[in-house]
Formats: sequence, structure tokens, C-alpha cells
Amino acid sequence: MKIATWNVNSLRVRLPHVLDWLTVNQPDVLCLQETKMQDENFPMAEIAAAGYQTIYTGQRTYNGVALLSKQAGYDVVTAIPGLDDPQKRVLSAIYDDVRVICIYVPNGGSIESEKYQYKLKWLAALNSWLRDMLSQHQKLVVLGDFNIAPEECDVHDPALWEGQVLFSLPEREAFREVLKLGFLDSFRLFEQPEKSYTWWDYRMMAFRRNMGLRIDHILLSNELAKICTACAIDKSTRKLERPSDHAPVIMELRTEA
DNA sequence: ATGGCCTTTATCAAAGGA
Repeated sequence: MKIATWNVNSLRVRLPHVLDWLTVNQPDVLCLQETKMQDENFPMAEIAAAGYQTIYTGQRTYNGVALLSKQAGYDVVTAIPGLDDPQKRVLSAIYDDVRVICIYVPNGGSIESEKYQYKLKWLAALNSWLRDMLSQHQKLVVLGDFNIAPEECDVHDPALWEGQVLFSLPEREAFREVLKLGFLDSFRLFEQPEKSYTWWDYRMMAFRRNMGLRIDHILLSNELAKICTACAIDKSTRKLERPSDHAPVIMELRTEA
């Protein structure tokens, strides 16, 4: 079973990339963030033509998440229970017997901003929810754009990013607190190339210079970590015309077909 | 490096992203 995540930064613009990527990679489930479109505009027909079913929850201009899958998902959840949040950042469903939770964590603006406080509050609510979900689902995947680079090796220049949003200590602590609930970072279960990142600024030729951050993650419950056979970042999409600034991350589980 | 670049919008300048 292949499960992947990709912040597409506008599904309208990136739809051709997504369709190509589905055809080439054949994931069982692809989670998208920043679709930036209302539900009535969702390109369900084009995606169905590629052989994928869709679940989505979107809004105009900002945010928006979607699940594309070969088989139908069920028991859909579209928000963190108990968190009053109009922003569409969460989508979850069960595929086969695996509970998949797709998240788009708030960016946080800058450390001094209200958006940063919103991010920390959001992460605290996520933690409580995931604790609850773990008690109900042994096979649990939490994946998406976390907007947190957890370790120094996930940042091209840790000194430059020290204390900045995406790499500040409270955010990294929140990430560690999620791991402590009983998750493993699937990317780090395997030998990986040095300086592996999932996001590069559009400016400064950052991709060409590999000035990136690893902020998109796939976390696995212990039960799933035991059967995880691979996890990799696909940098190839970042070289396309009009690319998303994020690269997809893809993970594979050894499951009975 | 107080911006650069990309996307969106009751656009053509400003906000948000990361």
C-alpha cells in the first residue's frame, strides 16, 4: 500500500502535474494540501478519469485538503473535534484498515504574530486529537504539510533559521510531543541522502542551490512502522514548469494485497 | 538580505505563503 502527501499550492494550477504523478507513481492514497478551491470547483471528473476517487474539503483562496484514492475511503472526518477553526486544514478517512489523517498545519507567519499563536494552539489541539485517535486505531498514518522542520539536519542553514518560524523551539517541541504519543517519522526509518528537503523557496534560485527545509512528513503508528518498507521525497516535480514549491513524499507499507 | 517568487483576489496592488 502506497500513501503519499503533496502540498500542491493551488490544485487549479497543478492539476496536470497531479494527474501525471498519479499515473507514474500509482499511489493507493494521495493527500493534497493547499488546494485553494471551493468544493464546487473541485476537478473530480479529471481525477476520476485517472482512476481515482476523491474526498475533499476546501475554501476559497486559502488552505483546502483532499484525499485521492484507488478504493473508496470511509468514516470521513473534516476537522479536529473540539477546535473551532473555519480554516480547512484537516481531512481523514479509513482506507482498507488504515486510518489516514491528512493535515495542513498553519504556517505561523512570524514568531511575533497572532498567526504563530494560532499555530501553537492548533498543534496542541492536534496532539489531543491524535492521542485519542491512537487509542482507537492501531494502524494510523498522519501526513501532510506540518510546516515544521524538526531537526537541524532538516534545514539547509540551521544558524540562519534559528528561532525563525518553521524551526523555532516551541514548534519543534510540539512536533516531538506528537512523536512521543507513539509515532515514528517514516522518512527516518531508512537511510536517506544528506540534505533531503521537501520545500524550497521560489526566490533566490533556492531549489537549484538546495536551500530547502524538510517540513512535509509522514508519521506512522508503531503498528504501521513495523511494516513500512520505504519512504522517499520525489524532487522531480520541483523541476517541472510552474512547479509547486513543495515536493511529494511517498511511503510504502507491506500489506496483503 | 526590511526583498527576491508565486498564487489569489468583488485584481492591476496587496496579502499570504514558507
